[in-house]
Amino acid sequence: MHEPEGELDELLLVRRSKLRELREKGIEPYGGRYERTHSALEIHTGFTDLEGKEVSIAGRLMAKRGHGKAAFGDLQDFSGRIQIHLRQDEVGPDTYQFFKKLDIGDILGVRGTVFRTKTGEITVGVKALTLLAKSLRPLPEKWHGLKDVELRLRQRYLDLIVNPEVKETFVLRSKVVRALRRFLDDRGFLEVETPMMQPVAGGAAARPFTTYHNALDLMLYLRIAPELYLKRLLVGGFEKVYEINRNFRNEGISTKHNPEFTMLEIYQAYADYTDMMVLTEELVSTAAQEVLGTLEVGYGDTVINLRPPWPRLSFLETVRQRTGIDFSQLDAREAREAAHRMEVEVEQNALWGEAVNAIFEEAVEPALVQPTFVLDYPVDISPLAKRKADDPRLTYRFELFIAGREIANAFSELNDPLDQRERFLKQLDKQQAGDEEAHMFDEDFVTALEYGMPPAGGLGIGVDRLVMLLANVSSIREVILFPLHRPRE
RNA sequence: GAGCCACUAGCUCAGUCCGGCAGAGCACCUGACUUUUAAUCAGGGUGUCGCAGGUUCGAAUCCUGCGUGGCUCACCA
Repeated sequence: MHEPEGELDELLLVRRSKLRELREKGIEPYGGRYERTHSALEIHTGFTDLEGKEVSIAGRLMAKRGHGKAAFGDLQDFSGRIQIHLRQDEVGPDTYQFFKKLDIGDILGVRGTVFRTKTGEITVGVKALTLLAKSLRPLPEKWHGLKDVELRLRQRYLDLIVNPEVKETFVLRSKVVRALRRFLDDRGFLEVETPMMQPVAGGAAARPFTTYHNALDLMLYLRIAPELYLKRLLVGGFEKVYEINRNFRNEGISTKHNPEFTMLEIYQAYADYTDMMVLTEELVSTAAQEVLGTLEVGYGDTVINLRPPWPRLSFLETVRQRTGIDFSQLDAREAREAAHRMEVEVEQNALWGEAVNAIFEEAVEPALVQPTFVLDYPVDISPLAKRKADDPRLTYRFELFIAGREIANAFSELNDPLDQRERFLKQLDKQQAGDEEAHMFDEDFVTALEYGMPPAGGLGIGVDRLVMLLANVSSIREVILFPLHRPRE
């Protein structure tokens, strides 16, 4: 035993002594396979057919109410809760005493007859009880549940046991992901898996995690994005691909950021960013309709209407409307000065696009509550997007904002290898100027482009943030089962 | 990284302003109770008051430092 019993809390000692008593009586407290015929929910919904019939159920004992020679309990399985009822004159004194000794938290198998009590509660009248797992620790309080955020994360299993809405959120997450996959599969997109460990961490501006492969004596990065590998697949002849998987970014933790998060990236050859806009509208609205059954989504105090089409605003135009400044008429220095006058912080040597973007994020983003596409981002902040034909300072790139938050990012992919090389070189300049988040130069990717990549539209959707929206929660922690936290001690 | 706030029983929380025996509910233990459902009734408090110092006759309470977490801001796709 790991810990000397002398140091255990009395509550824990009591349960361990019950465990010993059970073993002394020849009862194994940790059972094996148990044949179930129904879930708690199935008994509730199928009561009219099941009344008077025998069922087998299993779950965790969540409440006990003794009444002398009869007793009630609540059994909780994944589907919900069902009441059980025992009478000593029906199960006999041994089983009845056995039940009285059970603890809240124990996992039981129950065989019995479905009936309705005189107060109307659908109940299983117990004929036989099987202990499947003895619980040695008390559960959190039955009425208030587990509230302490730190404990909820450190012991998510307790959170899931006692806070039903938490379980609901993660079921919803699973349904959202399933809806996304089904939508894409139905349209002929192929799900692929590209490296999590990459010699060059490309596809985004972020600080990567590093790791090391012994046999190859090789430093590797955990990927910050799958983008450059998915585009290699376009070069290789895959025409419609997607990947739903984790990205890792070595950055701060907040209500909107977790170091590992889930990204959906989609690439479609011979398409462009206008196709990606339609795809985004259909993807998000289909997922919402399938999972929630509605396109009107309550989020905080507001109702978000996801019915397409969504407004498309030009990046520079939204900035002009909010600030009265037409940045297309300014150069980089003037743009930085404008930012400075608005008390928006920008780097001393910020590029034109970086300065405008700083203002955009400050003045425009939070106001984009209903779904809105913002189009044509500056090339300075879009090193992988195709340059606009009619304005070389801009790219065919859009972002989707909902509830003031970026949900999707997409572009007509840059497939000009020479332009791509120059963009990487610019990023290299930034890196040398001390920007730890500048894109890395990926020579092999440029080589791939040199063989020819078909024109393509690419789309990235932050799955966690999409789930946050549909689940109406304000923290990314509420949609990640085990978010990163500092371990104890 | 900065500011504010929190940390007291297994859980949810009072008590801290204004220093004076460590509290409640749930859970748990003992007993009663054959249709309850936050069951009820009678009895029982189970504790490193986050940690370490300091002030004081006396600190959960005041002061300092630290730790962990939350929120906001900053940073960041």
